[in-house]
Amino acid sequence: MDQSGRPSERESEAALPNKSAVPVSLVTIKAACSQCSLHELCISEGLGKEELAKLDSLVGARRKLKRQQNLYRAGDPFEALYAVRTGFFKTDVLLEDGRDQVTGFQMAGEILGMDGIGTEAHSCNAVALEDSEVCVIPFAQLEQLSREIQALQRNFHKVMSRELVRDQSLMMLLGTMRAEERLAAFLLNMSQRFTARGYSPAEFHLRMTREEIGSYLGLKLETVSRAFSRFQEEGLIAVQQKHIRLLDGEGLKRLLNARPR
Amino acid sequence: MDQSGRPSERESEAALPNKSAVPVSLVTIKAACSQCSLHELCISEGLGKEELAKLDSLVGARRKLKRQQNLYRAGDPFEALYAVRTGFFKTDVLLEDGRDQVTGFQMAGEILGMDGIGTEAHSCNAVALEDSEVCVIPFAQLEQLSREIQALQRNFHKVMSRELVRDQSLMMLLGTMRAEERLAAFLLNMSQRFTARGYSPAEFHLRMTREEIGSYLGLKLETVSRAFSRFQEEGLIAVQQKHIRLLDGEGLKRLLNARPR
DNA sequence: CTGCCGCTTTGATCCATGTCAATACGATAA
DNA sequence: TTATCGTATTGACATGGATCAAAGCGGCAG
Repeated sequence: MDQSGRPSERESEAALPNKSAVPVSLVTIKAACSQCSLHELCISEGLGKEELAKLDSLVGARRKLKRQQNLYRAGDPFEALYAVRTGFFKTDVLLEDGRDQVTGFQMAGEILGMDGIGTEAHSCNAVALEDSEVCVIPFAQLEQLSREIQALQRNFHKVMSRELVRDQSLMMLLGTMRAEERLAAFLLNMSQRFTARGYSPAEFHLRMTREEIGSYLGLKLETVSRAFSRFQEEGLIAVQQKHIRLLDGEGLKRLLNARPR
Repeated sequence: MDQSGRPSERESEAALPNKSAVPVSLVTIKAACSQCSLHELCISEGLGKEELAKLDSLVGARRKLKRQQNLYRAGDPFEALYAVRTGFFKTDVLLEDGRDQVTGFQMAGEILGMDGIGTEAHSCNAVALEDSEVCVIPFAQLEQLSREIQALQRNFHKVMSRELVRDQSLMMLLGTMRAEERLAAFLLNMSQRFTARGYSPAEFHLRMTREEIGSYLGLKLETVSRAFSRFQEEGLIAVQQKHIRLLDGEGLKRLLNARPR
């Protein structure tokens, strides 16, 4: 279904009316960090009451996106960061020759758009994998405010740094792990992130296709599918399409630490 | 020579006297951004005279490292960033099971240590690949000063963001490219970075071994060596050990853009 | 100069994953 | 209900890179 540059994605994109700079889905409901349940995951973490009020005034609007809609595209001018409120995103990079790769999946409380700061333009595409909502954080104002609020400055730096560390792990995965290790690492990571958000650690719904998982893990979709089947045979997980149950998390971890060869 | 966790590296490490927290090579010569020729590559880029003076007072000391010496290790408490003044570094991550991977090579003007901000501890090792010198930038003071100097804040954010984008490219490389494409990308990247520092774009000396290149590119050293040989046969480059001459940069670029299969 | 050691090159073989192809499944629309 | 379309599974086969092994090379210490 892929091969020639994701025709399906392009088509579904084209089918959506939102090609203009001002998306139809930009709603004016103000975000309110002070009210937000994602506190401890977001850049608002640990701020005092007064500081939260300031942050509220900065975080502009929320923006709603439908499944398959782009939050931004590679090349778009960079203006704001986005905090995922609800839903699920992927980021991907497209090479001139048509090859692309998913570089990350983002869920509630995670920040999107930091790739754009360095060049003032986004370097990847961000796409909603289900109907989603983000808080828009105008970057100039974030910098302004983080010059005033030390804790905010620190939070922001930490978020960026953790992203660097996350990238390191992904490099490690892509550079040294075999297919089944990669998938085990992926599942454990998903589980851990769902858990941190109060969902079941052992049962979840994947929002992405096998192809997207494969792209993220540097594998072909058939390899991902086979690894899922193998895990199921071995009683490590129960798979039913996108619904996953982890039956033996320890077993998955063991798979990771087993020296290759 | 690898397989069991880089014994050679460990040995050469052990041979060095510097295992203590205070390295023998910590010299007290003050760094001076205002005098530094790496301006346009470093976080001091674009600062005014007065601002540079403030930065000078912040940038603590320089620190000299001998070949194979660690600038920091995974787990070390994070206190400062380091700007490479002279020399050449690698960063690498070590998995519990002994596998490791080089996550980057750093040269003059590039910043090391940002991985530590998020957790207050470094997440990788930084090792000098030749005798080197860094400027020590105490992080708390950098944050302090970047609350005062907008341009410094902006520079720092840009440096971090560019690191994120660099990581994206590396993921792309590790996830989608074949061996020869990876090596071509690596050589072109080296050339470009040497060029930006005023060295010859077509002729340079690699400071790292084939094994380190392979680790960085997700390949085995034999594969790297074979790719070098192939490039030489095809007249793209001239290799003599670590000395590389690019004979046909365009040819290398073509290799990159050629769709695989 | 000689010998050693780390690094590199090259060859032969193996295997994990990619590729190609057929089929199955599940949701949605007609 | 049936047709359709995107997605997922499974099988057969091909292949790029890993692995194992053997020289070759160059620098450094004695």
